[in-house]
Amino acid sequence: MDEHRDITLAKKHIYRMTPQRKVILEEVRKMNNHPSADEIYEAVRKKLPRISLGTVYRNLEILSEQGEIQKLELTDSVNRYDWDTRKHYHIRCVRCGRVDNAPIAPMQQLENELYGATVFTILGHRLEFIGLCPECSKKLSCLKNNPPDK
Amino acid sequence: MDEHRDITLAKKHIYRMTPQRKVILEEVRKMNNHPSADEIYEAVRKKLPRISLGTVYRNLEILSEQGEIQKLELTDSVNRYDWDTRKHYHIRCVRCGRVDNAPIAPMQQLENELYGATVFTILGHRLEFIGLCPECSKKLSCLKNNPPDK
DNA sequence: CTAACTGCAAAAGCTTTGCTTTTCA
DNA sequence: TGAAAAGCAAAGCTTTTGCAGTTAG
Repeated sequence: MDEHRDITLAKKHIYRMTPQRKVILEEVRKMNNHPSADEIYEAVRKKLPRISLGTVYRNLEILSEQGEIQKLELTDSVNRYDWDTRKHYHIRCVRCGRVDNAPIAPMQQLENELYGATVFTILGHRLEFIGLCPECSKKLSCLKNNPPDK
Repeated sequence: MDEHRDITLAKKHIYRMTPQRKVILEEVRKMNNHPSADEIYEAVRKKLPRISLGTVYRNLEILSEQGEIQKLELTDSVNRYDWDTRKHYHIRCVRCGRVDNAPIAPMQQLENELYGATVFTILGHRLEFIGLCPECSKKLSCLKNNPPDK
């Protein structure tokens, strides 16, 4: 996607509401697990078996642009999407990739600390916590007690 | 890369110092611009024209593992590498991708705020500032004053 | 000697794009 | 009726991997 679109000219689109877009939005709104495009594709496919992955990508992009959903660009290899468009942070399991909301309020003031100290114009920040989900914690402590003979 | 390696078993390697590894490390240490693997490849190629990109990737991985360099996993499409292995944050230009250090001290205490409020075991956090570098700022303000006829 | 490493090329994984046809407004 | 969007397939980009030959220690 053209990441600079809104900054440069913001070509105005007249968006249409297609059945595909509608179902994609509905499905994302049902999912609390910060799904990837592929997971959304699989969910939507149950309703619209003929939809293509490309259409899902295009619509997720448009829906984020419209502010209907939020595209999460975490330090993961895949992008995830969130029905909750409010600013909030996330915590990601380093082992299985599970993403939860981080129970901590956004800190806009972090950006102020840079003011005057950098030549950049600050536009925002991203904060992501890394950790282990309970399931993976458990698995790892088992491993530690019974190391695979190697 | 196996992101879990250090967590699970950490198979012990006896690393060797090859000419390739040596040059890669030297080159990274010369670069202050948080280079991507490909940029490092291009720099190293001037010294070792026959080196392959795969070798560069493998060595960057090993060097990070050894703590000789730091792999930066920013919210970018490419990974970047840093000779400076100390904990520090970065600021990235949303338009051209330039990465600078962020003049702000690491805040370990952020993680404490989550303690007890999440089911995750916190291992760390990543903070990245998003902005516009001076060059891109300039270009954009020009654009605003002289919008491309469209 | 031999496990670590290299170069090369192919493959993998996620995302974007080109093209033709369909469809919403 | 015309721009937006869909479906399909191909391509793009970064990173990883398999393999056969090479090399550091």
